[in-house]
Amino acid sequence: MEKVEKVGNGPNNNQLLAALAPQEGRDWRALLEAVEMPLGQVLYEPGVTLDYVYFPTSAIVSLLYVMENGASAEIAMVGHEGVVGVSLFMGGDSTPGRAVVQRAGQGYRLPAQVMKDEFNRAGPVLHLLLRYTQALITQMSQIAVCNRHHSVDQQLCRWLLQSLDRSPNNELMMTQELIANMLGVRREGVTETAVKLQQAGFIRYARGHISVLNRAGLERRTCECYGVIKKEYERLLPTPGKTA
Amino acid sequence: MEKVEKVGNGPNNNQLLAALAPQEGRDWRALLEAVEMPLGQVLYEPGVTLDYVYFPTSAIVSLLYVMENGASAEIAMVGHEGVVGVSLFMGGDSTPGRAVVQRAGQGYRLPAQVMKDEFNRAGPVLHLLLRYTQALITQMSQIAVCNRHHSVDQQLCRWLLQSLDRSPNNELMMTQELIANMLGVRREGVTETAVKLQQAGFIRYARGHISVLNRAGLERRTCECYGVIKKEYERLLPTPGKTA
DNA sequence: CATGCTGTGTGGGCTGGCGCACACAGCGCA
DNA sequence: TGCGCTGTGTGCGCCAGCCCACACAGCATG
Repeated sequence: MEKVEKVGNGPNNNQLLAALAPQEGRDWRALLEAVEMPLGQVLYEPGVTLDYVYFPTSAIVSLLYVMENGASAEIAMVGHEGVVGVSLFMGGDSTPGRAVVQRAGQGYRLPAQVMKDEFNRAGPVLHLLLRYTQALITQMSQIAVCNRHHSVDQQLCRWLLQSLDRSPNNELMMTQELIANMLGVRREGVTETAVKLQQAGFIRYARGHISVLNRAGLERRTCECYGVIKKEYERLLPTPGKTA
Repeated sequence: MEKVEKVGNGPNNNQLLAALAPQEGRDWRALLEAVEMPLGQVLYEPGVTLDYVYFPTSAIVSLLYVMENGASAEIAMVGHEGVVGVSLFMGGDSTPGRAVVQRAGQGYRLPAQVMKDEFNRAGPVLHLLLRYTQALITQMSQIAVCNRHHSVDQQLCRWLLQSLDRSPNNELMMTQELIANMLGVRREGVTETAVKLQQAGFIRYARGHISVLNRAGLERRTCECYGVIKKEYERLLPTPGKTA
């Protein structure tokens, strides 16, 4: 039984699953199914009832809202620290939002009914998932004010850092177009900031491939929002290793 | 035992309390304490553990985040349809946000431990509160994208409508300064839009006193966000009367 | 090696919202 | 009656970010 490794892909590489590992009783964990999560995969659509909840390990998922005119914005990011599909156990079964795989990778999924049943046993699973949900709420709230008050520069740095925290290495495979959709800004705006960051030597950029060279630089450049979110995740969730 | 009245102030004028009325078992409802909630009262501060949860009846509470530089933004509004202090039963005990009474009025409060105990019995109280929390999440998410994409005009209309839905009448006691803080915009921006709305005959404005004369007009002028939020509240929560 | 396609850099004009400054109108209070 | 405070109206310069248009550079594919 290997310990939690940063680059592994066992169930324990998802922090929620890892924290729930030493469970006795009926073994719902045996029903976890390893899945590939390709870039762009849609895990759920507005108003559609969820069939599974997803526990990413190396994948990253964006929760985003798409407006009538096609404009969109990410309201939260979920990686190996969390779970996609909280509306299932919250009782709504669906949300007006959408969940899209933003970084290809692996994860685990659990059938909706299994998740609900285990949640309703009102044990550690329920309490951990609720704490995670509160962390998610904090992320959404902070992103809401960030959208209101901070520059594209700051937000891009925040976004890169949040992605980095959920990645096994310093490489991100993302086109600027995609990033712009996540942030809800123009592609050109992302380009301009990316150029600045590259000139500053913080990142290297080449056709959809970003290498982060100077993480501290990004942290100096971003707004307080990144830190607030990170700190709240650390406060609310067990962190065997690092979180975000 | 009077039925739910729009302008009353019994516990049943809070929709959550009303929905939980026909409970047998130990009577936690007897521990509800009626409270006056004056304008500007701070129900909780960032990082401070909550002592009570609040169920507004005629009061309205804003959940807002204040940034280091003093800029602020409302991330959700809570009135007679909800409860202030979800972080308590979610397990975090505090949040990085702040809760401020935006419209003076009445409400009920329940000691933190009583709330937790009842929640942890994993009965209807838990399920209803979680559904409410999901509705709150939707509100936050939608406001996040609204902050990103919509004009001050649209957002002011949304805000007025949301406030109206939580008010016993068509009157709002709010200075433009206050509204600006809630929306996270300039006071002058609010003035400009308010003038337009007054010229259109939708509202009347006088030194901190707003009368809404044409609700449908506001609805035509606002963005889709208002409707999305309202619909989701109706879907997730029992609505004996009207909600928002 | 030509043809396209996708992704990135750049420039120009426009506008919503910001910051600042100030005028003025109600209203309480002496 | 006048003083002062709070709340509202308005004007002006500024700038971040928008929309549009286009140039060009990798890379794949035939």
